[in-house]
Amino acid sequence: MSRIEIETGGDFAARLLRWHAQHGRHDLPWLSPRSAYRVWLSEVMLQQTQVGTVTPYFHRFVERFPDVEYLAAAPIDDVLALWSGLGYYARARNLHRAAQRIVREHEGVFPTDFDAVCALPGIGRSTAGAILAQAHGQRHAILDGNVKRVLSRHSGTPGWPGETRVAQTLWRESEARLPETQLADYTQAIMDLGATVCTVRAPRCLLCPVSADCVARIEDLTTQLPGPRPKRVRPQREQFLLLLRDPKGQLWFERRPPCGIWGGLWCLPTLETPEQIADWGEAGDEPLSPIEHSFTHFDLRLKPILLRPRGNAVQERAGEWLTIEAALRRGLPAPIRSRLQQLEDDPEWHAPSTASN
DNA sequence: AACTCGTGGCG
DNA sequence: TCGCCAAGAGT
Repeated sequence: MSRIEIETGGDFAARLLRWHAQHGRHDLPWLSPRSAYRVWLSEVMLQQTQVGTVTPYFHRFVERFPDVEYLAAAPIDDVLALWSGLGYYARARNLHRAAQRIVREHEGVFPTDFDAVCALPGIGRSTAGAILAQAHGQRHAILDGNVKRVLSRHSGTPGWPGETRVAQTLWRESEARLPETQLADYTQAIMDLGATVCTVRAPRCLLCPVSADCVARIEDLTTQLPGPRPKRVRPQREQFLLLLRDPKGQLWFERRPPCGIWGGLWCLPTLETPEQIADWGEAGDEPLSPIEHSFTHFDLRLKPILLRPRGNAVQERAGEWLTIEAALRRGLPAPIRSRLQQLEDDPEWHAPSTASN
């Protein structure tokens, strides 16, 4: 054991485990009761998403789909409805597909073999390691955002972790730091440290159990590590959003194609150009304020158009007339849900004499 | 390898 | 306000 390990009271993993016992988060809902299914679901929901956001979704989801069999048997629409608002909807579609494969190929039991877990849709190397470590105590490294931050700082690894070469270095580091036992607690410990102490901004190094040999702290580099993502200009896009209203006050909804943005969700029809509007119907006068929505890689301005549909507007199109109330129970994109809720709460919307003529 | 895929919180 | 980014995976 090197001198620094003696001075800091044990190796990296031991210090982390000791810290976790006292200061870790022990109230995460997916860890009690603990099952591979619940850990799997939580890990997928937590991809690129923070604990506070996930928690209410997790509770609703496991209540409705208590195990793999329920999930596999459910219509994808029900799954997406409970995912609505969480984003990255491919996660929900992959989760559903994986559940069906687990029922078909693994007798409904979540696999315990690392390669079999990795082969499931929506589960990569890091998520597979996290699930098997958390659920079964298997010895696998993980490399999520927290671990990237902790280890790039602690080891002083420069560069953006999104770069393959940097990620490789951090994977090696992650594996080298693994303890021989207590993998479930260790995995939770390093994520908790990243989430509560080794934070993106203003890390609390005074509370950190591995600060003694942390290169970033010693060399005052915590604000520079991990290296930032390269900047890119965000394109601005504009589309028209059709509020096609029938005499009963229902709106026309269509399911979005499985690939692309908001894949598989229900949505109002969107158009790229105004020329196409006439194909659908006659636009009303009253302007609806645009919906500004920004994604990670582009900004979208949706310009809502209230329409009285032509007789054949919807002929040979797949979709449904829905009341706003019914639509709000479907899987909808967050900004669409928000606007529909607004309309539903607006008395003007329910007074067709003034709103539709 | 670079790009796609959501949303919300933070300073 | 606005840019940054979070328990990543698929292609």
